[in-house]
Amino acid sequence: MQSRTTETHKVPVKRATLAEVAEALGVGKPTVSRALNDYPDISEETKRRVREMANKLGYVGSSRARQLQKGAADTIGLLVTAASEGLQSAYQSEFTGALAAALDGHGLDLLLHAVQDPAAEIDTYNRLWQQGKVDGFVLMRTRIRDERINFLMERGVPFVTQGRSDLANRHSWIDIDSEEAFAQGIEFLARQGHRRIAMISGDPDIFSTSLREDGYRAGLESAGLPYDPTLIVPGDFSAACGRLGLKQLVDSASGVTAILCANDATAMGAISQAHELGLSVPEQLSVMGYDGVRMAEMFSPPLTTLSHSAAESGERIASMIVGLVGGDAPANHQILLPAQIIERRSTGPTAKE
Amino acid sequence: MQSRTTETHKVPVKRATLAEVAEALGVGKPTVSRALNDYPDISEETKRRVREMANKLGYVGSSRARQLQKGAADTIGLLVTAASEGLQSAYQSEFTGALAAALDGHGLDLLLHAVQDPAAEIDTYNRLWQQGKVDGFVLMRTRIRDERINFLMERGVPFVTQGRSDLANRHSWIDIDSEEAFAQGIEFLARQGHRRIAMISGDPDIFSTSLREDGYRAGLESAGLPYDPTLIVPGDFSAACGRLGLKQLVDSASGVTAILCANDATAMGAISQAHELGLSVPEQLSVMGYDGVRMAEMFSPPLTTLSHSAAESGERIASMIVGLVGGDAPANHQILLPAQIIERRSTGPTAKE
DNA sequence: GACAATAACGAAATCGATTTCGTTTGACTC
DNA sequence: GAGTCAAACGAAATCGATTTCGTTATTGTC
Repeated sequence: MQSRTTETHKVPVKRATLAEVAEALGVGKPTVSRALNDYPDISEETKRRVREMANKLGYVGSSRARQLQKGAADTIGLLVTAASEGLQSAYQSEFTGALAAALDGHGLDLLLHAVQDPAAEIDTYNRLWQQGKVDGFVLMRTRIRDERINFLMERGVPFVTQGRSDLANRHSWIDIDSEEAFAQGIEFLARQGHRRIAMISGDPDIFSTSLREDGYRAGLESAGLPYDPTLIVPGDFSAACGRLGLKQLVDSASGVTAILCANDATAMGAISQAHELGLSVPEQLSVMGYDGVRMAEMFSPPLTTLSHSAAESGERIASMIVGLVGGDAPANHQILLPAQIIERRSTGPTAKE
Repeated sequence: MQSRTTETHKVPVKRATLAEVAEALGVGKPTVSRALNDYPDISEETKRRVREMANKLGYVGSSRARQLQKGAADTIGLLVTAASEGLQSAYQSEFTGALAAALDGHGLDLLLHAVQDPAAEIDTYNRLWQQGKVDGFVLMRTRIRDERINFLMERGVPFVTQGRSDLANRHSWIDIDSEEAFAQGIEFLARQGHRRIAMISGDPDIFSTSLREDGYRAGLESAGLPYDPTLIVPGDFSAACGRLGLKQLVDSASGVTAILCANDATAMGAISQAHELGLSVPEQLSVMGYDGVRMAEMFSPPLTTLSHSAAESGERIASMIVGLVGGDAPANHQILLPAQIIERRSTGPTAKE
């Protein structure tokens, strides 16, 4: 049984090494290294010759060797939990793509790791760091009393969280001002005449969930509407919860005419369920999402949502992590970005019966 | 201006090295290395002691050093093109998550890179390989005359494509039998009484697009329906093209009652547009997708689709790439997986007028 | 013209784990 | 008891780039 490389398959081209470039030029290795890295103590003429030869030989330095010597991996780690089935959430995947693109701009690569067993999560952070495969991490979906944050802070590992935490004043983060956004969302709905506005909330373990709920309450207050705790139904950011939540609200005959959802996926689930129950959106029920994922625009009806840019978040985070790895103090890198309402067609005044 | 690590931020804990473990134990470095790697020429007793001490010191070998010595990075590269805005496509992100999870099972990490400038794509493959940051690649969305494939094959770089190519017999790939799937999709629609069935196709540069169109034609034929070339409208797998495509079909008064889309995103776009034009789905128009992304279930109406498992593809690919990196011949790893119809509510017999 | 300063470059050490090639120790054979 | 053999372990080389610390020319100064 033949299972080795076949003839038709060319032998791997040997990668050129620095020593080979040096020898071909009749100079020392340090000269080549310094020339390529543009050190000042190498003459322009030599630099030119070195670059030429390196080019000719197709030399691309081994990052392994460089990493070993310099102690940097030029790679940032991002762990996603398989519990949410990897990159399930549209926002998460948009953000991930944006982050990868932004990191590239800084010469960094992104190491993506799917955590299967939640119990092994910390171990994975530890391993990737100890092994030296990454220089730092980006954490998505910060949780209440997030042990990852404690763990990384204790070890002085550079990291940026997407979302604040209990310890927000002591680490780097970027976040959307979801509190303000949700308040505005409610005011927006109130201006359209809605008086009974519900919220299908997110995973209670996620730090941002409570901020969104705070915003919901603040919005009610500034709109002069009473707060009814039964109008907040719990969820977990999934579309499935949107369906469940909506059904629950309808079944309880709460008189709700508008729903603000913790995110777009939940909103889409809610609308889908509404349709199934024979409710038309927005004539009988307005639904608003949060995140502004691309898919929201293509939904039926196109989703009104509190939008923020994954691309901008990605870029900001990339800059932040670069700074941190370079030695900046975490507290110097904290950014709060606004969201804005994008009005589409899933919201509107309730049609008169 | 203070921008260095502050006092409140603990000094990085030094990572333990193999030499330290060896010294703590009063044995040589090779002994520790071999003990940890379970070589037979180390006594059980010594192995136990070494493991104990390694554990106690929190030793996790530096993968940088190991990589340099062993020549393997234990990392697989995946490049996504920013043209499609990173992980825009729901299927791509599901697949990516699944792949990351599956690779983890084999002790491999996933390096995700967003390609900004298409012209720099090959350079990036080259760099990652030459630098030794990855042991191989997974290619998504294979294109017609895909230069990436030529490039990698010439250099003997291990890679697996998701989707066949012109050179399919010479490299490793996994693919869904989309030709068969589309044929079945058409037959399914025909059985529901549809006679004028259109297709909103995918990006013509993508290899699989023509297979899907072949399947469309084959389906028509076996259903005894005539083939009308004007009923295939071009697209690019995006939801936006679904909208455009549908508008075009409706405007041309083609008499179409059902549409099979190149993928789910396109189908969702098409449905969204249909609703905007006042067409109800499926009463006036049936729409079917392909891929079976999770979101399809939550769409309104829930999407009938030709589904296949991203998780299975991910796992199969992970095994394949492990084999290839281990020296298997590419031709020994080629897998064709079936798709299956998931009937939901975006399709049905056309309602009588 | 002697001496200091600068520019330009190289030999060797370094990063940390693995591998090669011995060496030592003890058991076993005859 | 000499000789053989295997088991168990270590010293040193290795992977490839970077860095440290010189060393050699060259220029400039008085």
